[in-house]
Amino acid sequence: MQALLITTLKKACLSLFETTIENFEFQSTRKEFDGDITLVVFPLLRSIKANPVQIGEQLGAYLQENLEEVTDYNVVKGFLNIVISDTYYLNFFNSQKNKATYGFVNAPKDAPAVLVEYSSPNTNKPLHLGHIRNNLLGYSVAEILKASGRNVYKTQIINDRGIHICKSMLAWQKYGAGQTPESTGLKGDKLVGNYYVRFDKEYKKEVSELTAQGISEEEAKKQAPLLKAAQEMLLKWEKGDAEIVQLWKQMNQWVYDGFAVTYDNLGVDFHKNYYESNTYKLGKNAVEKGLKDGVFYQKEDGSVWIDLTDDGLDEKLVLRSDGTSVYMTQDIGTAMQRSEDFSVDGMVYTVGNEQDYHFKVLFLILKKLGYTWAEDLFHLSYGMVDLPSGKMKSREGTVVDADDLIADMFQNAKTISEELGKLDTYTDLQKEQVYETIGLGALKYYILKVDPKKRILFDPKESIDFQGNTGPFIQYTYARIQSIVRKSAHDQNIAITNVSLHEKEKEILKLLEQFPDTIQQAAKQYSPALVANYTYDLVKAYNSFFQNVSIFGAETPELLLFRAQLSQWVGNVVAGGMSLLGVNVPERM
RNA sequence: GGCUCCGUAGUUCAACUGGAUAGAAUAUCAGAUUUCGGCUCUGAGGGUUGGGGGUUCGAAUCCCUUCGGAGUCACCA
Repeated sequence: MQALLITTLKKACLSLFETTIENFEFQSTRKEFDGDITLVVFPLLRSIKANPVQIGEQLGAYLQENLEEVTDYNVVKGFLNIVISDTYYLNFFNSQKNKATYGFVNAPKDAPAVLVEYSSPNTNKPLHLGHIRNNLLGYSVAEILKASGRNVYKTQIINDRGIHICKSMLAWQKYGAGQTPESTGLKGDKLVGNYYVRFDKEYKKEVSELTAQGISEEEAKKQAPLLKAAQEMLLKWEKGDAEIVQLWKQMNQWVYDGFAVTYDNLGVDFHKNYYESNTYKLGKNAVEKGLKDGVFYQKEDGSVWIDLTDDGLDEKLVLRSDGTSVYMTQDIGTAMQRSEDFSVDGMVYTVGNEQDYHFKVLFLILKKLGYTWAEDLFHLSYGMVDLPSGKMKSREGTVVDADDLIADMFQNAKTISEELGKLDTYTDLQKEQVYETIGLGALKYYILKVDPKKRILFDPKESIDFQGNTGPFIQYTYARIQSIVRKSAHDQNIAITNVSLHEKEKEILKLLEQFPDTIQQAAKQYSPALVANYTYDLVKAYNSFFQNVSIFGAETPELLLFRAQLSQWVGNVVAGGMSLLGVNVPERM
């Protein structure tokens, strides 16, 4: 509708005021006023010198005269409220209702490609609640970008090297007695995580023994034999010691197998994995080249730096004096590698906000190195997840394990659903699937509906509420719509020509019209929250409609048909919106 | 201390990126129905957008200042 109004308004401004205006600002009309869409007149004052009310009146009259879709208008202060005819919405309804993926744009072959990185775990412990937020955000943003018409590749970088891995390996060697996932029945990542914890425990014991002997705590932390052994192991690993590398490979494989289960339960996937052990040396060439080109400079000790003080940042090290690479070096290399592998035009990094500064610097460096794709990099930064009980700390054991949480949500969904008892016709297996859908949906929706930048206070009990702005409530509405669709058994292909729209129906149609726009905007802002809130608004509008009019008590057959078709379309769009969040919707619940 | 982010009903979140009287949900309270105080429906109260100043037709949104919270300032990743 807006597009049509804009072209007409341009003509109006030309003929009435002899001015060319490109941008018009619209919003949907507030409930208390008459109208469907509102033009804000104030911004026009910059080009047209006149009273805003008069401008509104003139434009309104012009629109009504020249567009049959505009049946009426009124002006309040600087706001021109425009009334759109039922016919317009009915035509819109008939032309779009059968599009199964309404609002989704298929990427053309030459569409821009984006790479989305998320998850990026360490291989010494299982995934936790923080990873869950990361995974859900990354996955959802990837889906949204895809739906907006871009080619999308999903990836993770696995931090598989370093002293932390050696700690787990060492503890396994010393205390493991040859345990394997098979011999213990434990998930591989859990088993390895246990040895990481075990290391920390034994290490602390050693430190306190040393301090009891009169050695300062600071010194004891450095001197503890376990730590020295771990450092030694890291050196051996870097030299390629066969035995160590073999152990490293095996334990990492256990972890990957464990992660695979968690990712599968979460419903996320990747096109390609990058391993830090493969990429950590990659950036060095780029740095050396950049050094020649004068992007970087070298100090007497041989270390290489970049001076970003002109950009309001600090000086930053990019290569150690011994020539080895740091975090930044590696990220430069990885970025280059990826742009080659996928020939992408941009990348999205899903990483917590404690690394805001790192990415600011990284992006700046890549730009200075002259890569065209460096213009379209985005750090999808997100806040921490807190619990009602306080902050999560891995060492104090207050971390919420991802698998445990998923199992918990599943159990909660089961308990609540059984009380409602609406699945009596389902087999046990089907029921289990529905509980899983609800439990996971609750978790995903709860986390994705809030602005990524903000910290989340995660309350497992509240998230699974069946009322209000929650995943299960939306799923419930969807299931109810499916029940209506089944009962009405209507023909979707019959066009509706002669019904007068109920106020609530018009409201729904207006929302439906905005769905494609919402996807585009969400893609632009990398914001799953936008999609979540839109979907909830639609569900709310539908429920309100449902309470105000009786679908099966319609006066005419055509009205009944219309309401059934409308219900079905709303169901499709709700399912579409939820799929962008990675949330499944059940046929019954 | 420097820099970055956050601060909105009791609570969890919105507010179309500068637009109309800041909206939902939830909790609370009051009615209706229900002899179950639990389910459902109707309605109400609840706000100086942390405080103060500025910019303009117009500010939760932009600028300055101040308070509170978090993060970051490694030849760690």
